[in-house]
Amino acid sequence: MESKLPEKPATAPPAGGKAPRRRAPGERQEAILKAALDVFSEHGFAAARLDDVASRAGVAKGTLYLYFPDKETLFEHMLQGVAAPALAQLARLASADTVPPAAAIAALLAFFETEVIGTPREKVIRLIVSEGARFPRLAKFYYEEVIAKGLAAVRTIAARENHNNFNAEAISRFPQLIFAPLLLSIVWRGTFQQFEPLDVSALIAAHKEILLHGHGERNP
Amino acid sequence: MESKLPEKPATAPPAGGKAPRRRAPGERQEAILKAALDVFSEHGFAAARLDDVASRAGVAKGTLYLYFPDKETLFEHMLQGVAAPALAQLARLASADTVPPAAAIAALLAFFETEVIGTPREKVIRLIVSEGARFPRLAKFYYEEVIAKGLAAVRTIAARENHNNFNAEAISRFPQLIFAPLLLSIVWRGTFQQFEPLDVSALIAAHKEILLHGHGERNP
Amino acid sequence: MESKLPEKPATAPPAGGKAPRRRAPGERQEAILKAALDVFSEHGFAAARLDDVASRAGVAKGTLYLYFPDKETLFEHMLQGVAAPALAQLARLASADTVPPAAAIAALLAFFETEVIGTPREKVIRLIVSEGARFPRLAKFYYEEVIAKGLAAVRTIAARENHNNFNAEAISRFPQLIFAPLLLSIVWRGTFQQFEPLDVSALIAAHKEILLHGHGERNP
Amino acid sequence: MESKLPEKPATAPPAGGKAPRRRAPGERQEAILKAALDVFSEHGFAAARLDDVASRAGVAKGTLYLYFPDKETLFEHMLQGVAAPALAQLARLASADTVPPAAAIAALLAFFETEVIGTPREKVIRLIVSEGARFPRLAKFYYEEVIAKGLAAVRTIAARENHNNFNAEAISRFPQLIFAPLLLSIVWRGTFQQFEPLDVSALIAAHKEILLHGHGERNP
DNA sequence: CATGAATGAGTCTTCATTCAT
DNA sequence: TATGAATGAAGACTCATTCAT
Repeated sequence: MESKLPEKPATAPPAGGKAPRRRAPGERQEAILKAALDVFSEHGFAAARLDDVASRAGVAKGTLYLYFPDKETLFEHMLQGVAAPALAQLARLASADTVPPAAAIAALLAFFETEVIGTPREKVIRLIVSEGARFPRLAKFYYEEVIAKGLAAVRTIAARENHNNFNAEAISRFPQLIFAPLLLSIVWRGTFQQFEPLDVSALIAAHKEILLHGHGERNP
Repeated sequence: MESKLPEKPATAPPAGGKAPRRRAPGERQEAILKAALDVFSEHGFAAARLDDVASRAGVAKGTLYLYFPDKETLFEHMLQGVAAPALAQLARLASADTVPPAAAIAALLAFFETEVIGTPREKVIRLIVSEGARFPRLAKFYYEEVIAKGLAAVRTIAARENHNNFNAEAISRFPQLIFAPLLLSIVWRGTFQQFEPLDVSALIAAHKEILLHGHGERNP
Repeated sequence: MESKLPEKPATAPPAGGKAPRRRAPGERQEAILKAALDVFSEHGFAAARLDDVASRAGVAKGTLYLYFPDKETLFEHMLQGVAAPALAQLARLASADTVPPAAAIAALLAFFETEVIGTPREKVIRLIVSEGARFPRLAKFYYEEVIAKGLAAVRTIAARENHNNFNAEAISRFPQLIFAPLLLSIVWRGTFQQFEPLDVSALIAAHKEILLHGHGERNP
Repeated sequence: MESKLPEKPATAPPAGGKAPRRRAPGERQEAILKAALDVFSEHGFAAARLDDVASRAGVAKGTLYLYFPDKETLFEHMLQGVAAPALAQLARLASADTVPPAAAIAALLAFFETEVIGTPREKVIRLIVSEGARFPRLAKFYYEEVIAKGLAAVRTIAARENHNNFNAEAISRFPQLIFAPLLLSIVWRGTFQQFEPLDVSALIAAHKEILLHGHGERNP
């Protein structure tokens, strides 16, 4: 599992900051992508400067072009790269046939809480939300690889619900409703956090309460 | 005695104003703001060109600067201008003391469905979501004038709930949960609509079902 | 004599700053020229804004064009206007046949000290020095109307010198040498005054001492 | 697995660098400064176009910004750069203790005649005179590094004068008087040269005659 | 005569992209 | 591979000039 990128690559950098340490192949690409995520997140696609990406990645500007043909491609590949590793997990969450539906939903929300909020993936989602409209290929990729799969997973879960522990039928029609508070959390944290901090954990708990209206357990 | 200098050898004038169509006062400002909303929505703040705003508003580039000192100010004023008219209505929705809470919530959602989706306000919210992080003044304005008031309104409504028709307590703690599907609708329509159109009406209906879990009436 | 323009025209302005007081004909032109001198002096020709000239003159921008066809012409006419009144005096100084040469030179220097330094004429000269190269018509006007006449006056004076109270022959060949310290004073005051104030009076006195090398009286 | 986005539909690249002729390091900076002096001299700071500077230097417009952050800084650095080399010589002229004062003054004037008039330094001085008032940092630099040192040098020379070959006392109080005709020469050549050419050599000779009033030798 | 809103050419500055080294 | 100096198209903003009122 590749998430939780360490702040610095494992190999300790030499003392002098200028020493042109030889890096493992792929390490540079990694550094570039990480820097790109930071810079694009901070300024948005159009206002981000490749100069900044390069210097934050510790490479020369021209080096970027050895890995990516242009700014747009760097942006899109970067956003794919971060998404890919999460997809497997997401799929696994949905496919556990034996887990009771309520618990499966809870697991989904917990996954979001721990594996998205506060991680690079949060920034990625924010960028999709901000820039997706201007990058149809990117939006398509996310729609197909993440969104559609996520929605399908929820539908699968809901389909297993035979009683009415929660409103499975409504959820089945609009699995988006499961994710809406998660999206809201990300947007809030990017926009209003400084005016009113949001306790995502508690919000998700409240979300579960409403979804399961007392039939499920309270979150710990 | 005003001794005459030899005549200046007539050089072509560097610039000059052509006859402008005089319009009603305020009409131009209106046109500029409308054009700005369109252009900023389409490209985002950084990538929007004031040239485009001007030509779409039917004015010269310089004219923009008669109304707004710079791009940023135009952007912020535009986004505040569109918000203002909605605030009164929002306030009214919350203050109707006699309306049953469930109906008040329903009215709020209906308001959103008819007065936001498909109107300029939808674009405005999308821009707040996309650019808010880079415009703290703007985010603050929206937080204080729109968000905080909206949340307070919901809390007021929830406080009137004495039975447990819906999970008033959870809503009271996180009124955001009422709005989350609305935010999702806006984001979805801006990003994934072309891949999977979203029936906002039906989504809101499902949202209500979950919120009221059968205690309220189904929407028609 | 028209120099020493009062800061405000004699007629007291009405209380409200906005009242469109009717002015004497020519008064507006006067105001514009005065404002132009200030603004051009402060910023130089290219960087001066006609907007500033207009507002400082208390007229609308378009009004400038009722009096002058363009910026350049305003500039040149303004610089002529201020020069003209001084020319008569300058001529008088030179033509007093009975005055001893040394005294005539002293009178010339005194004239400069009192009628140029600290008056609008100082600014005018500074503008000629700064911008003359870019305004050949202006330079020509000044050369013919002011410089040539001034030099001729000095030559006339020097020609009356029969003894050798001062080096009349050198002065006759280069009357500019009489004026050089005056030019220096103006340039200095415009450029270095804030770092080392220049006592123009004393400098002129020293200049006289050197010119007359002890044969003339010391200035008081 | 790095899932491939569909190929970006190749749009024309917005810009791109053509093969530059690699030159010796510093050569470009040199060329820019030289071009800047020409262009600023010709038009003054405000009216000078960086486009012209660039093309006269044989570089692209953007290249200017690799060397100087903005127009103003280019202007100031340029004017300081040209001054620096002359300062050493100036200092040497003043420190020759054995040279008789009259000869030292003569050497100073000769230096000006050959090392300033007709050289880039003449343009520099003209720019200081024209623009100094608008560039206090620049004026301060010139005052401290050139003017003050020049005046001090003359004072040092004058202090060595024990007889009264020339009016050492007046010169000591106002060393500016030594330089005034030099300033006048520069201003004249920039402004009136086309109407009446000035023989700077002869003017300086006359200046010396007056300063030394016959006690010194005539210039060759 | 006077106004000042409107115009649009012109200029500084930025930054994605290229390529000689 | 890697570099970073160089390029030049593009865009924000200014301001002399015009003209409907």
